Amino acid sequence: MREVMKKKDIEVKFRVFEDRCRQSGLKVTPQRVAVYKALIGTDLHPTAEEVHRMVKQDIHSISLDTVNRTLLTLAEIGAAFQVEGTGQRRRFDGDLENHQHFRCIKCGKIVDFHHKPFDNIDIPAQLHGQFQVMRKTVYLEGLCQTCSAVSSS
Amino acid sequence: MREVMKKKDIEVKFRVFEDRCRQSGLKVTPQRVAVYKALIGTDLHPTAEEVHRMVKQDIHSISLDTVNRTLLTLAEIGAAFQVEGTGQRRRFDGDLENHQHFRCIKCGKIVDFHHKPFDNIDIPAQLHGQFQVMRKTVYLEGLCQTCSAVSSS
DNA sequence: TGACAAATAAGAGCTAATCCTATTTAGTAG
DNA sequence: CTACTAAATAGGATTAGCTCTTATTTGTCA
Ligand SMILES: [Mn+2]
Ligand SMILES: [Mn+2]
Ligand SMILES: [Zn+2]
Ligand SMILES: [Zn+2]
Repeated sequence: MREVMKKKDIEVKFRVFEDRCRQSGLKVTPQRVAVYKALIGTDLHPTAEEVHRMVKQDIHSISLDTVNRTLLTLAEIGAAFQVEGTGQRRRFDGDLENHQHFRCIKCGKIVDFHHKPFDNIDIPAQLHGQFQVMRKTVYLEGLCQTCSAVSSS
Repeated sequence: MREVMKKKDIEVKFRVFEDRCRQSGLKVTPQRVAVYKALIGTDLHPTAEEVHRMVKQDIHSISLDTVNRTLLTLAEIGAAFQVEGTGQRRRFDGDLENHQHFRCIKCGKIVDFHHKPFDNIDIPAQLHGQFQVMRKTVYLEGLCQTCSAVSSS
């Protein structure tokens, strides 16, 4: 899904991110940047704890609370989002490109895929005026190849 | 969304439910029936705690653990399911008819709607063989009318 | 009716997330 | 560059939503 990112792309991402922070009146702290960097550097849709583990390598003293808070803040300002699903721990995604998710109900793995027709499904007319739709998601659940093989054996 | 249910329909539902239990080797206990009854009697997509509160009116001594366990069991045997979303508390749905959900990100309300074209979206070819898709969901998020009015004022 | 596996109640335990508060820091004005 | 202030953070305490454990009860079936 995610191609290797060029240095230029990363620079652009960071400029966009800092703009977003300033626009929202948020300080650009090392912690915030580190969390953002960790999140856009993976497609594993990590939990707060997993992000915390990653970020600790850069900022040894960063607290889990800060990571949690920052991830929610990123979602608020539109620099990331929470992955939909029925799981128990919140999982985050820093990939703002149009894409969809498949989640394995056994191992919990979340896999990106992109099916263009899913990008702009039209909201049924009956909802217009009733709701202000801000996010549309097509979401698949089932068994991944590994788990499927195990359970059928 | 949900029409008033006729007595006959309810009888049928219960017969189907008991069949499902027997088929899965599950006992038909008063607790199990009460939880099921509470769940199909609402379209509010309640949490375990909310179901517990409802069921307590019938079975005063029922424990929250039993409700939790039962709701998960119902989902396992296909008599109910967990609602998709990014919220923190699990929410359940006893309506097995094809339908979709809108969730208000402010007040957490989950509203049913039904848009036929969403019922059988086709799985992209790239996923065939890779995943065993067991559930396909179209899920909308945003602000409900009430919350939208409040935040724009 | 009796035997037994399954289910339950009650409470302990666990863990993700949130709250609290003293300290630090980014942004800014002088 | 320096001083100020509101925002952010670290670390520990707390909360909340489950999940587990165990003794007791109860459907189910022979
Ligand atoms: Mn993704
Ligand atoms: Mn529903
Ligand atoms: Zn899997
Ligand atoms: Zn609302």
